[in-house]
Amino acid sequence: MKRRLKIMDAVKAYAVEMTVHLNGLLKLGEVMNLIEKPKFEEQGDLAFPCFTLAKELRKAPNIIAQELAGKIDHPILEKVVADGPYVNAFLNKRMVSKHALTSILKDGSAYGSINYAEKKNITIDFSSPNIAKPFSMGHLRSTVIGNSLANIVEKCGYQAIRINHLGDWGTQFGKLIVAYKLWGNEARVKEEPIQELLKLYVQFHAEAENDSRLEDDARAWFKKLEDGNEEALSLWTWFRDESLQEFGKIYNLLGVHFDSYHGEAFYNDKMERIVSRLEESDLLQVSDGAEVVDLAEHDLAPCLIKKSDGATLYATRDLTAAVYRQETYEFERSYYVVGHEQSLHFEQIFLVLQKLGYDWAKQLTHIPFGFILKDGKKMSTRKGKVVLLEEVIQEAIRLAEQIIAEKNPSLQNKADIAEVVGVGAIIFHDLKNDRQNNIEFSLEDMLKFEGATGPYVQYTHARACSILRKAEYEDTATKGLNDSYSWSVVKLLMEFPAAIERSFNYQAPSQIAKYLIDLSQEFNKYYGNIKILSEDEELESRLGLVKATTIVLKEGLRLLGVKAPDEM
RNA sequence: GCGCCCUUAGCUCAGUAGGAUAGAGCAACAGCCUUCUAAGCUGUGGGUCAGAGGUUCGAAUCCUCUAGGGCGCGCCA
Repeated sequence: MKRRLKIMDAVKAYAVEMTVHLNGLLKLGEVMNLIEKPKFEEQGDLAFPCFTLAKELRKAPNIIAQELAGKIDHPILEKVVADGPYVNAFLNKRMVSKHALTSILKDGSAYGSINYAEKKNITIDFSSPNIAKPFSMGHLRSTVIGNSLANIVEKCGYQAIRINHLGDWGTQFGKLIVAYKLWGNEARVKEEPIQELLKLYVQFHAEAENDSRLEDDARAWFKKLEDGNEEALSLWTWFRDESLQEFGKIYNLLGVHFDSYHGEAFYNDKMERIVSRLEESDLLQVSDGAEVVDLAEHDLAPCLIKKSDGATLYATRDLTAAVYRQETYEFERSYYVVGHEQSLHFEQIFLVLQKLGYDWAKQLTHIPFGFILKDGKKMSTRKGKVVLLEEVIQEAIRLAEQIIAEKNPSLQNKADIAEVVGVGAIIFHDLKNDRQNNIEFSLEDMLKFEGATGPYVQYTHARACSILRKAEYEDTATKGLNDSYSWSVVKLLMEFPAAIERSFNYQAPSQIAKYLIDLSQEFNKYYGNIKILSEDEELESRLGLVKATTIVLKEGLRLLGVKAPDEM
């Protein structure tokens, strides 16, 4: 598997040397693109495959490799050998590690930053829970993925605008009002707002199966709400306030903040504009009493703009929100971190905006993610089949407390560290795999603190910090290192910027999570095999390596939204 | 029925411009704490990359088909 290295200086030196001896067969850029990382450590640090040359020269690739290997020579290359069809180069460890470590120590947490755009805005619509419904595991995914993407985008030079597009409008409120008026109790709602409102919501759906009038009542109440009915409005405000308070607790625990809480209700008085624009552009059609935009030419179902009773829909609000965001933030890009099941919806929205002639419609990106499944199926709020996030988080914190009591009883501020570790485990568990995968809900997996987990990375960081404390390390000088254990770590440290770039390009926090696992593993091997704190002439350099590792681990975790305690 | 996504070790998953011997973690088994935090490290076993064709010097990766699973498909969001 070809993997581009970020050891640019070394790659370039190798490529220049190579190009000189190719007599114009390939250009420097082409050679640099061909250079890859050997599959196995023993095979060296850089590999140049000779397959393409074999065609041109009509010679076997291994022969070409042998001829080339004998000619290449450069001080940064320790040795160059032909290995089958590849010309493999071994870098001068001391020279390269000195250079790499010095630059990481100098940059500190800014290491790996990329300046793609001078603070241009990227709006990120994420989390977006529904008012009066519990914060479910599904919303956790949107929340942690969106938060991490915001961090990554900022690392790459953009300004992230974090938008919580609250689900605070829609027919569900009609349902809720009906249910509350029939079976609700003010005191109980005040005591446990979300739980109680969920109960009402579930009861509504259970009863509505036998009594179809309930659905009609719900639609009628939602229409009243949209028309500004006082009773409806005051219930809505109350439900919304209670819910926001509950969500605030969770955002605090997760360390997530937003620049805007403009939810769907915010767009109520702004939708007329887009509807008239659609009319003016002759895009609206009446179909069974509802107003729609036909998308048949794109082989898509029509996009519903207004219901037959004149009430608006999800799509209407999303169209309005997109326009509002472009006008307010003049975004360079706009991300929607929303589950896979809404792919069609966003396809429709984006197309309608294009039909309206908005050029920026192509800067909108839906960033879908897989579901959290329960017994192989999607969880359903309507049937009350949800796992409450807050309970899961509290469970994780309790477990972390217990482990600290066992393993590090003398630790100061145990409660704070337990929170950081417990929450870290949950966030990391969600981010470590490709966001498109469905995840079967498993409390057991989320609460693992060993192996490829958040706490494992945090632990690695804490151990490294512990060494630096013991050494009273301050200096940032390094002479470079020459052993193979440190070399593996150094090479990974050099790949951090590439991992950030991948995570940005594919909107994939998992790329960083995986990188951090690799780095932790390599550092722990180093830790296990090399006595770092022994008094010799390489002590400073080893400490430089340890320090550089803490910088990268901490910064990498930060990009995921996970804290890295110095002790645990 | 149509559309999108998925299938890699017992389990959870990497493998993102096609390249060398398909890798981690968990679980199982065997080791390593009088020395830097054992939430760690070392070793062993474990594979028809869902199946069948095709393209290519070369396919887990690209194309076609088949099987199995998930999701979506007008007045919910």
